[in-house]
Amino acid sequence: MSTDAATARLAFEVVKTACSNCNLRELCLPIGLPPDELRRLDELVSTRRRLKRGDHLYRAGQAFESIYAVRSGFFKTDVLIEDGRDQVTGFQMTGELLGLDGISSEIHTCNAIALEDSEVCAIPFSHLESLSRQIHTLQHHFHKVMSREIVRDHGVMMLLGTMRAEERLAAFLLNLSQRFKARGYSPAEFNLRMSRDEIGSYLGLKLETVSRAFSRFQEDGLLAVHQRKVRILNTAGLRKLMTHQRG
Amino acid sequence: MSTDAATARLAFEVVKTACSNCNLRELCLPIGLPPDELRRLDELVSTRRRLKRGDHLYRAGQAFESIYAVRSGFFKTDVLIEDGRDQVTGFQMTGELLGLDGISSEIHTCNAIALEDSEVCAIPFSHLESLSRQIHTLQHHFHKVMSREIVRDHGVMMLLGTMRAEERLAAFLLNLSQRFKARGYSPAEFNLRMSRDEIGSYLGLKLETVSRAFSRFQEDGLLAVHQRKVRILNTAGLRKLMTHQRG
DNA sequence: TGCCGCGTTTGATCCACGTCAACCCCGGGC
DNA sequence: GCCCGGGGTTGACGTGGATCAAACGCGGCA
Repeated sequence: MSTDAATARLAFEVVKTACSNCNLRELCLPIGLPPDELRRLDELVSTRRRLKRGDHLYRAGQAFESIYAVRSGFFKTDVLIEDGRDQVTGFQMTGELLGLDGISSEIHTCNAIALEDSEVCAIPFSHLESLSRQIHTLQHHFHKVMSREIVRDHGVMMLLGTMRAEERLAAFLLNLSQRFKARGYSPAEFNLRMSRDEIGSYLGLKLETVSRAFSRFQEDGLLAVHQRKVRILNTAGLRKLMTHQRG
Repeated sequence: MSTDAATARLAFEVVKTACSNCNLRELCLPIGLPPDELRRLDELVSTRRRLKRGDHLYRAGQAFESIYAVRSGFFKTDVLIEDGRDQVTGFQMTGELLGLDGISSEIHTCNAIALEDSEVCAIPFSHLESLSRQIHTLQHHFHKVMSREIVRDHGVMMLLGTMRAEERLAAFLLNLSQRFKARGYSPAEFNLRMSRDEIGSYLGLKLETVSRAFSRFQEDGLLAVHQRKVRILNTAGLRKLMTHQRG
């Protein structure tokens, strides 16, 4: 028999990598799986990976093998084209999946970068496919996750195509707020993990414009902003600004 | 024994709805499937549907049941929000899939409208899921198709977020050109199925701006345009315009 | 403690695209 | 043939956000 300490550490490791015990199971891939199927998911997550702020989880051009679930921390994804232009395509927080874009060509098409010290679960994709051939619920859920990503992208296209600067920022902040809320954090007060420049890149604006919009919101009493700390003072006002401006 | 005429008609109908005999099988879902698996796909397509120009294939808010493969014709999808704004999120041509956005919530999130008389194959989604649990290649291919849609959307986000009007139109035309080419049509000469307004909506521009960009391209000898008929005279020039402008 | 550097704010000016409006073109109906 | 209507083009003008530039504040480091 092994020592207590070794047993304890082993148990601890197992617990740590098991979906069935993960406190994100209501946010992440396993959402809604019955306990017996959930336990089968435990074999899915092969490795955890820790990243420091600024580290790349993967880079555009690398071979695609796994998708990643954010276990803690905060990420951005961005694409860049030859001529030097780049754009942030998304920000990912706890429980969200990274790497879905790599499935199509088996090569990652964007960069994923940690905006703070983070931890992810790597899910080998072939493994996920074979397990989802066995577990109907998992298969269906995975399809929903991919579809939700498409719907989200359509929302961003809408934002970029039809909204003006302040509407975009309002939409962005309300979206963040709601995602923090879903994770049990305050929807009204949070720290932005990204720079004005990164927000601007995501919203199709220059950093100066983002900064001005923040100032304007503050003047109008919608927000209290101190650097990256944001407090929403008037959610309804933001929502109205987002939807109701111009015909 | 039935009459020759009846037999012939029956055979004809079967041929018409079978993926294994469809001349789109290299573009559509069955791409790359070996013949024996391809034959199993024939049971997948339950119904064909014909649409006239202007008809809705589905509307935002309707229950999601099937995805659709364009068999012939041309579609647009658009989303609209309360305040009246709307945006075209995509144009779909032969062999492309419609309805993937509905999987996430089991409700269609956009409208799909035929831009010319068209025909689609309806693929009941639960059916597709069960078959793709049996046919690995199909499963994998379907995942690739969804992923490609995500990558495409990222491209559009890039376009909307970082490109100026003429760059956007150039990118749009080159994309159309390449898709026509992939279907065996001329990449240099084609008819636009959509109005200037619809192009503008897709590209995040007003119709006047689209029109002016067309005129400019014509002045510069890149294009010959007569109403909706477009002939590309200088592909390299368009490509250069798309990528190389501003730092 | 003071200096340095980077992210941010703020101001002044510019310009690409939106807006508004007139006109044209082409096809369909009478 | 004529008229009518909708899509498209073109022009004049306005404006939101980009660009350029300066200054600020905070954190890190000597």
